Amino acid sequence: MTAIKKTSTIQENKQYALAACPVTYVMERIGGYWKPIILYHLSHGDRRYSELRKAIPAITEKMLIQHLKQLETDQLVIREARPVVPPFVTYRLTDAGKGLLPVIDAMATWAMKNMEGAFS
Amino acid sequence: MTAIKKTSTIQENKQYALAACPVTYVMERIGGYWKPIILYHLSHGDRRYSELRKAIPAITEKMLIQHLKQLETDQLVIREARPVVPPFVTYRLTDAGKGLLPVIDAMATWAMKNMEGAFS
DNA sequence: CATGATACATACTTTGGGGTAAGTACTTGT
DNA sequence: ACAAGTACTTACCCCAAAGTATGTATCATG
Repeated sequence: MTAIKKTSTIQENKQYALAACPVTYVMERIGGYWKPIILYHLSHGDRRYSELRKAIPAITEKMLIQHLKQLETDQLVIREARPVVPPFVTYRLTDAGKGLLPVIDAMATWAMKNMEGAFS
Repeated sequence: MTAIKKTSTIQENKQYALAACPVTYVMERIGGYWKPIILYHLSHGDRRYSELRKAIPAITEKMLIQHLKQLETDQLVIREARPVVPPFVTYRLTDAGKGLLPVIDAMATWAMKNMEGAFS
């Protein structure tokens, strides 16, 4: 069959989408199953790691930290660790993170309307 | 420790997220790399299949139809096929589909601000 | 001295979304 | 007769995201 692939189209597409589409830009940051949920829980104020775990029982610890780290490097949350004996770490939204809440609200509003059949 | 797994956590999580989180509900419909882009192109009016293909050169035909079909079954677009000799098929947004445009706008607005460093 | 709590880390496996490549049906143009 | 255009369909493959399971450091408490 002799492969003809020149370069990775996947990466090309990613670049294309990122450059051309702000929606993709947002998706890259809050896409995935857990990020919006985490953001939602942080919207009410700062939370400890263990509080988040209890608030979102279905998430695994690996996913929780992984996403928290990504949100941190994306400048959407701030991690604050106090150097105490049993670790005490809190997470809270940055201004950019808070700026996403209207987006989430808009989505929630549409979802409610749609689920109620407002459009059908 | 003797495993404790009861049933497929993946499906449970999906159910949990869908029930508890309207954002996930939205993501299920407009998530993925291409759906928002397709929606964007349809926001300006109805488009033929081949017009969409030309407007989004990076997408493959398989992805384009696959997503169009999904959008159709999700009641976000309407497919109209005229029974003519060279096929003539147009797609356009439903009211629910149009209802998503504010969401996309909110995302775009945030993305612009964030990319310009308005939050840093 | 071993258990529990806290906040992680990490090796391994699975799954499904997305990509590649090729084929179909029907008709017009040359 | 055969290529070209339209709107798909299908078989196959790959990789990254998500999940499973287990380990780590520190100290308090029974």
